[in-house]
Amino acid sequence: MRPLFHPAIEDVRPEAILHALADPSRAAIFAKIMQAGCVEACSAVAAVGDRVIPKSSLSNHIKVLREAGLIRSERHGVEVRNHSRWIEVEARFPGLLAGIINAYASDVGSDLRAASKTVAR
Amino acid sequence: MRPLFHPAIEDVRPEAILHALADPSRAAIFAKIMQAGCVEACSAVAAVGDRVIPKSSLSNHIKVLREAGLIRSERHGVEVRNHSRWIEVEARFPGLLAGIINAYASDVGSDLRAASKTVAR
DNA sequence: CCGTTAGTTCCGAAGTTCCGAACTATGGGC
DNA sequence: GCCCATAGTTCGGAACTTCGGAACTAACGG
Repeated sequence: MRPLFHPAIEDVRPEAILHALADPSRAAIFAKIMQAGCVEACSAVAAVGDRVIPKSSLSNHIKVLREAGLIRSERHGVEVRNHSRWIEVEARFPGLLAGIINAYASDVGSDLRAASKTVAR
Repeated sequence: MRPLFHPAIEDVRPEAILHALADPSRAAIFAKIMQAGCVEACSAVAAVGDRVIPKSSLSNHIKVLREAGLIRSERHGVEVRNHSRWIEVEARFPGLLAGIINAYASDVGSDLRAASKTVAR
């Protein structure tokens, strides 16, 4: 199976990050991965709120997050483990992720309320 | 002519802001409007770097920024004056715009280097 | 091996974006 | 008042993106 592609941190583009996180499901998935430190399996993340994301869409969301440089995915046997590249991204674009996560968190009805606690301000 | 629609600040959604600014031309337009305080005419903003944006695309970009809640547009005779809603947006989503503008500014080759000076850190 | 679980790929339908051309609105000159 | 120029908007089609079901592949357990 083809190895998973990850951009080097210096190749990460702000527009890719914004595009990736402009989708609330994707932002929620990213927030979950971030909070967990290391979420085992994409499927651990398959539900956003009360809505279940179909496998193929989920696979695609994860790919978008990965190629934007937001997460790192490793195959572990039959599953893929995802963890956030928060520290690297924060070093490259200080305040960007915190601003975004907090914006979603302060937005009523969002699934990201919990994530904002992870983001020191 | 139909009046221009502006969302109330409490109706502004983070995903709309991210989507609007995920496009580098739109981010550059927003940055220009922000720096100028009040840019007269859309056309004052018609070139991004060395690339000229066609009128119809520009009109659309301005509309996206307006409906995301990032700018306010007023018709003044034959032209439209745009100014940024920075202060309102900053109050609602603290750190969001600064994070985004700085991310673009620190990205080599971006047209937003100048804008970051406007953003206190 | 075969079954099961986890994820990826394929592909068609639906939606979005881009931009040229045609249009509309406003103000200035005569 | 009428015409022109200027500034933006709308329309429409081609190109691109997104979504999700079905079929596929990969790895492990028995």
